[in-house]
Amino acid sequence: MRISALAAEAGLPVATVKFYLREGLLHPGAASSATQASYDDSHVRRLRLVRALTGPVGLSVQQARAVLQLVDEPGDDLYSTLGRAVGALPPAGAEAAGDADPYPRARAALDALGQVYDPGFAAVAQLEGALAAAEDAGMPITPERLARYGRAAADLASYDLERMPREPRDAVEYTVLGTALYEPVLLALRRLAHQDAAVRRLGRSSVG
Amino acid sequence: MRISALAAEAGLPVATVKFYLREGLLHPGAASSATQASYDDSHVRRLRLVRALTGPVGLSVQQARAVLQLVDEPGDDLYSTLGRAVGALPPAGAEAAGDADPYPRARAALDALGQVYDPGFAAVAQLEGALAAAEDAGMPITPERLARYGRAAADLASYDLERMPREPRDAVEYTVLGTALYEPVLLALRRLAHQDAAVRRLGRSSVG
DNA sequence: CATGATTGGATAGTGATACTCTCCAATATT
DNA sequence: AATATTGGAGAGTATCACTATCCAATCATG
Repeated sequence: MRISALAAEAGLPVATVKFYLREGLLHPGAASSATQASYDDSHVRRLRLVRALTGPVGLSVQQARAVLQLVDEPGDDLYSTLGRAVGALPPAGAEAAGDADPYPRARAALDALGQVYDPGFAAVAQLEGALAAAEDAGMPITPERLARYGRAAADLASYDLERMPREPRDAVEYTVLGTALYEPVLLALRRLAHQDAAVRRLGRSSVG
Repeated sequence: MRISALAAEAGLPVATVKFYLREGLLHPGAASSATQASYDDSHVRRLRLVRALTGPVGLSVQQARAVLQLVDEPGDDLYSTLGRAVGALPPAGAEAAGDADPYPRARAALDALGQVYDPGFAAVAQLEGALAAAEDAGMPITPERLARYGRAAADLASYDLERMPREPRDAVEYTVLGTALYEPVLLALRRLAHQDAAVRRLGRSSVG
């Protein structure tokens, strides 16, 4: 399969496929001569994955590369690989400013939820940023709501964890892609559930 | 309060404040002369809100403007205003291609969850796109997982709905900002819950 | 084997986005 | 009166994700 066939298969312009090759998102084909390389199914699958990550998931090319690298070569330390993998996903967390208690809101939240607080984990910074943003916007999250959201998140996490593959390589792929790909699903479901609840509660006619 | 004081208060360059004025994200100050206008607390609050939306929430200036307009002047049809408001938030949904069953995955998912299916609602397209992306990437969502996620989303929605203000204007603000600002919180909590569950299940030492 | 198409590779260009800078004459401040 | 600041408009900048153009080296075809 030459590059034009690959591009056609993936529904992308050849120029874009070349771009992904250059950017290291797609592994090179097997070079058969100075001006020829052959591509296979693995390239088609990879392109689909790249499009999924850069499209609906909303990763930048840089972020997608970081994620794919971790999936391709997970370290032998599963915990830190998972941490780095999730850290590679947006949104970026707030920078830790001072050294003393850099993430006060996140720490308080996790304490209240009875969860481990590890300031080195990227999602802590994300949580801090999200809580601060809600405060700044004048809609702080009440402890009660936080508890509710936290419980829901823990339920889902426990479900997901039970289904995590044993093999480290597969575990990283499962976690990274599961995080990246299922988050938009969860958000869409939450929005639709709001919609559904609104219809049921208010009645379509009474508000429309 | 002149523009430089406002900028200082919000921690932004004057040029950026001018930019937001030009873009219609910030309402003009009260003009006291040809080259002077005075700004007040409402401008400070608005700037905070703008930064929250364009920062952690990740909206573009265009999207933020759309959201703010809806908050500022909600229509008299609450249902459709809420629909439009949520539609103004990213991610953008997939375009409805054919006319027959444009969102098959989303329809099936909502049927399975026993929820209303309204193809006009933006989140349906988002769900379709998210489900398709997961499939494309080779990690389709199982019906079981979908049910689990859907139940969690419904729980949260029901909680949120119970707390929705009665007054339409406040309801729109609550819903739009709640959607935009609380989503990042939920995602961060889910990631942290994964982390926490991993530590508890695997034990930090056994994987690190 | 001649000839036109395609390839990998490199460089440059494009359009969108979110600021950021510069300028200006008209005030404000001192 | 001298200096600083303002609102407003226009242009400039940096980044991003492609997209287009070139080129010499093959390939495919008659």
